[in-house]
Amino acid sequence: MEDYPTVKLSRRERQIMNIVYQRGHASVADVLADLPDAPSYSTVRALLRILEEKGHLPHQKDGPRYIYRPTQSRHQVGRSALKQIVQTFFDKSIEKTVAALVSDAERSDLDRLAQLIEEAKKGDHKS
Amino acid sequence: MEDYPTVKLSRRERQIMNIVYQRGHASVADVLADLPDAPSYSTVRALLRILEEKGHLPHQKDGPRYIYRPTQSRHQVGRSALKQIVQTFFDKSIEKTVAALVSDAERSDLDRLAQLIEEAKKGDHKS
DNA sequence: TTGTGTATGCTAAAATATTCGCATCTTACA
DNA sequence: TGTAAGATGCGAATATTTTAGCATACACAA
Repeated sequence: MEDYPTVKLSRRERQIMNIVYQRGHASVADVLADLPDAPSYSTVRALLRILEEKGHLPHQKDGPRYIYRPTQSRHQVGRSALKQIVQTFFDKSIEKTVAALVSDAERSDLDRLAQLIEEAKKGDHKS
Repeated sequence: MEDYPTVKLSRRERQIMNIVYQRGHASVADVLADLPDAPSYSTVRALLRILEEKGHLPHQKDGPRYIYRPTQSRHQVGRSALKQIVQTFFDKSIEKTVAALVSDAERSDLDRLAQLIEEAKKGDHKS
């Protein structure tokens, strides 16, 4: 079976990576604030250190504190995660997946989506 | 932060749930076949037992063997997982998410997608 | 200067997850 | 029937994850 990037992360590590991806970058306090069933400050730091050691989340200094940013681009990881969802829950069908998304969409979304598809058709060189 | 269904599952448990969702239902042997870095048969059974105890994956007998099926519907869990992805990687934007999907689509997909959107527009009663 | 709030560095314990072996039970069929 | 192949039941060791405490550094205000 195909792997996907998060496959080697533990539950907490995955939660943290998700938080950081959602924010773009984060301090220890940021992560702590967003983490469900938040553990102690120490714990979060330990996890961030581990993620850094694994090469996923290097830090840089911002005054007195550390700011963590992912090494892999949000866009790339997002696409990969999306692919996994399509495969697991939607029979690898882009159409079924979009159908699920559309069922949550509002009218204004639909118009922009239609436009998006049209653009794609014009620029399509695959087939 | 919003949770999503897989948040309480361990790495292996999540892998197994994904496999079962992809297949619809599965025997021990099925799971073993699809599991990356496959452990022993015993191990897989132990994990399935745990998932069953947690209420995620009851079994039924099929001749001599157990067949496991998720309690939560594939569609439901898929939508939920998708939502999580949209939130984490695509700024909660359906449009950005579809754009990522479309970039992997072929021409035939695009035509059907356009149709899908049109249908949605017609049936839309939200706004 | 001295105390307070907020950081990180380091270490170790506790809780969970992951793994497998051995005994036993069915099913299929020679 | 009786035997091999393939399942499950049970129990426990091992590895990993998750957690937290205490010491220390630094900025800033009283």
